[in-house]
Amino acid sequence: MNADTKPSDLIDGLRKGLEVILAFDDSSPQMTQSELALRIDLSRAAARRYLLTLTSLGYMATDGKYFWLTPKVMQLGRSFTSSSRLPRTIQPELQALTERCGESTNFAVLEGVEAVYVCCANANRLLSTGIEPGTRLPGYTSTAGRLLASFLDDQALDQWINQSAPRAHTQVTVTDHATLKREISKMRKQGYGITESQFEPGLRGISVPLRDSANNLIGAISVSMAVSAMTSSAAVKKLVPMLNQTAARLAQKL
Amino acid sequence: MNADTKPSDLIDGLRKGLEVILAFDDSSPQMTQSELALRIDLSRAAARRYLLTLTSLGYMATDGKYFWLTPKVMQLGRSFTSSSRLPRTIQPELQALTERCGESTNFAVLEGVEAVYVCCANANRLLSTGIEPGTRLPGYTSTAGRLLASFLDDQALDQWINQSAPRAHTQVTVTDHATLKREISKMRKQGYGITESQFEPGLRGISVPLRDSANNLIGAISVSMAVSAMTSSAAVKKLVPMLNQTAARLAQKL
DNA sequence: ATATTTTGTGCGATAATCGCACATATGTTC
DNA sequence: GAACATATGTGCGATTATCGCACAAAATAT
Repeated sequence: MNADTKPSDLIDGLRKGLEVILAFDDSSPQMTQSELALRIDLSRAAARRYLLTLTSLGYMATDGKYFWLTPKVMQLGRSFTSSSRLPRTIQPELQALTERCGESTNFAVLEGVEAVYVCCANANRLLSTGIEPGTRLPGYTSTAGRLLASFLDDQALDQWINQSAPRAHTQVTVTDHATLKREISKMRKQGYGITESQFEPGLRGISVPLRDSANNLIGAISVSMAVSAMTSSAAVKKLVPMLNQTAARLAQKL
Repeated sequence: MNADTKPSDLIDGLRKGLEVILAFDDSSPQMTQSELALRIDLSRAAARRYLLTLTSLGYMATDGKYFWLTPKVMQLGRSFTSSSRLPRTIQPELQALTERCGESTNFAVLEGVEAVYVCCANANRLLSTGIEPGTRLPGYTSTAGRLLASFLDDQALDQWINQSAPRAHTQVTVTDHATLKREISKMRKQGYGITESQFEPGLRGISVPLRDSANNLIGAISVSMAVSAMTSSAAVKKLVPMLNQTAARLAQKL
């Protein structure tokens, strides 16, 4: 929560309501009012009111006891995609790239210490990246996140790494601050990033920066693939030029 | 708004806050607090509070005057996709189908008189469907919407058509109630639906029902394509079996 | 430099939202 | 089927969240 805003300028009913929506996930696809109250620390009466409000507005449905989200909540996420030129411009280019290279591609931005995936074009592969629009990953475990962090100045990068509090997600996740910093700095020098098995075993990410026509850094576009698909040097040789070509085409449109 | 719920059970701050998010779109990608107040009938002070709240929570950003949505709002839509087995099960099958048939595919459900697209696997085509997860179209202009409406009983279908208040989107949109009912009823009989240029000129949709293993109607899966790609009879011949095959595979998983 | 428009903010008022307690309904156990 | 436990519905009074206003300050337009 941004500490700058005065509490009297904040609408707590909205904050709680959004927290209710976010409380539903694959471990709790449906909840009773009592379960929700326990999960997000609301009174049962308050939980009931938020659930009834969301149901009344069409964002949830109920059988009288359990509540679950409806597809209408996707409308909220779509407010972002329909209000922003970026996803609408980038998505077709990523789909074309996915078709040319045969691997899943995506576009991510950095939000604090998290990499947020805004666009995805998934290839039909057995190994699924699990990345879809809206996905957020710890930036230090994401090639895109690291590449984008590489553009921070030295002090800001140190702070970013500290704030990330790196911990292992796989047996080879880099958690040592100095090693992480070195690997991130190397990405900036070479103009692209590559990581393997940092968030999920067997998954490789290759990223290049995406800039607009004024040369402002917009985010990163990436390929996500199985490490078994080809060696990392073959992957770099094949995919970095293709990513750069897509980035150049997009730079003219943005 | 559902009329069943008592006003005292509703949280108006949440309703207004969600309305604020939905106010941003491609015609208003960013707004000042005064513009928002005019757009959704809030006082300027209230508009300011909602914008500051959403900014504080990370869903919006500001340059001090204008406000715009951030990718974080996609998180809200993701609560639906991560809390529901349906999209996670259906999406990979649609991607495989898109790759096999070379056209965009999608999964839609009916919400009232609207068709809501929950999953999409878009092919790399010049003619883009513009359909993405969360898209809502008037059901009567959508092949999926019509096919799903065809399972309503006779009286409910009449009511559905009346509530839809059909109006022309293209030069050939069916708006006559009797004609629409006849075309919808035909879809049920033949077990699939096909329409052309009902919402957008030059776009053909072919849909089949999707059922779960208990034979409950879940929604419809569809191909969307350019009418110029092939004749409608060739499209039916090629695509209906492929859609039915995917529906059958999914029926075993759902 | 001036006029106009927009925004920031403190304030008192109102009503939205709160949590509680009790009645009712539902589910579980014997 | 009865007893018990758990969950839900609801009315209520209390609290405070949210309201809109008015004025000052800042930004923008001329």
